[in-house]
Amino acid sequence: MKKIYAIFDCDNCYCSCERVFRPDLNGKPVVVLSNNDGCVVARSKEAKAAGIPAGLPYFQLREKFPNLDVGVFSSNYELYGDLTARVMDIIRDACPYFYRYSIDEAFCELSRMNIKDLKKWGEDLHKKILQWTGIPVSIGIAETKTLAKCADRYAKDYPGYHHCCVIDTDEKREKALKGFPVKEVWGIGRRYLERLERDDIHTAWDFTQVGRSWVHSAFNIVAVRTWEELQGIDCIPTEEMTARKSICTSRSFPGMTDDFTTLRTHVSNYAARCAEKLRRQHSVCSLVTVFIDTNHFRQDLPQYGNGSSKSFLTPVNSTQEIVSGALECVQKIFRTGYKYKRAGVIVSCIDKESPVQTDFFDYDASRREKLKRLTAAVDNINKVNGSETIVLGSQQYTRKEGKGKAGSFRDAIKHDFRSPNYTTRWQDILTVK
DNA sequence: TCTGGGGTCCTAGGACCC
DNA sequence: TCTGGGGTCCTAGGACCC
Repeated sequence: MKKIYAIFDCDNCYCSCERVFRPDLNGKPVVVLSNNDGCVVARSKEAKAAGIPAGLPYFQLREKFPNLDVGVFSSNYELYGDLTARVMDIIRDACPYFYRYSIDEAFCELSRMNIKDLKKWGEDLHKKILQWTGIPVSIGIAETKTLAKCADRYAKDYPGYHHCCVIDTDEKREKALKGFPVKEVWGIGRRYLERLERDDIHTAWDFTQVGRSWVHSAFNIVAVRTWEELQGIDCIPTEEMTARKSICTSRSFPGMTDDFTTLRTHVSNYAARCAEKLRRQHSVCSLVTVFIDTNHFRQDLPQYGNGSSKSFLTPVNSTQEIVSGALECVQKIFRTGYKYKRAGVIVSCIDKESPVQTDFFDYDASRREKLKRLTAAVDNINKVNGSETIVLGSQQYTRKEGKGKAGSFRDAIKHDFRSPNYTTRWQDILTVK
């Protein structure tokens, strides 16, 4: 039986989330910035129309668009995570064959659902999601995921589709692909585009007209799958919701630092975040990697970057063990005389939490059991009272000025335009003006 | 002054083994 | 006279995605 896939994609996700609580910004350009208010990571339709490019550094936004009335927000992942979870719940409810692909996208498999009118089904669901959450989504429906992504593009760009576009015949497929730039195809990136353009391939349809072996020799097996999907051959597997195979937490700092204690504190915090993410997916890891880097944009300063790993014979997921492993690593690679801009922690070689494969020489099972109970208790306190209610000593930033308390992780990132966490923190709701 | 963060998969080449 | 060949594993780097 032929399959039918739908892709659901929140329109300009982060901007739409901010607008839910700021309806005064509807119809106006809105942008959301990366951590430290570094550069533009999301743009509303109006912001795109005004010519603001993706990835524009914030300071250049001010230089290049001095007179543009644009709503600017620091990223607020707590808010986006909560609102998109509500959107996903509605979609999952409408279709049980559901796979969440990213924070703002989900695939559904509709073939087994006996939907008579796919277009109406999609349009109705769009309306429901908008009404219940305030978030607009676009829906593309076709026989392969890649074609569904094309349909989704049409649904987004042309109001006539009423947010849902269906490609379900060969005629529609041909027409859609002939009007579709090949660079917009899911799976075709910048490097592939260069190669395609050399051979005068500009539309998705042009791409379908070359031979399979040409695609394989010019690129690789992944590109062949994309090529087949555009022909209507379903060949990109729907991955099960598997646990992540690696987890990374990294940040650029608001300024630069040459101070080991500060760097060490950053690394502690990132390692602690990795440990939390690991436990949330009920996993353990047996490798912790730390990397540090200077500022590549400052060619006038000496550059240095390095990484180091620590492996565990018995896989771990406690904050204590992961942090102490990470600190060993950073100790090894830190060099004085450099100004560091970025650091990160990666946990990998991930496995299911239980049963843990214990090391033959691991005599200290009772210690591990105690650590597990302690970690669970701390997680619970942080869940109830807000994250960072309890942290390790090494996660505390030292405050030089005054004799007050140590600074928190939150203070370490610049976000001057952060919206309140309207939906998840009552403290914030009370302070909404 | 200011330039993001977090993933996955594939491939080529080297090391190593028989 | 004249330096095999094939398999596997690992790793770094490159490509893509959101």
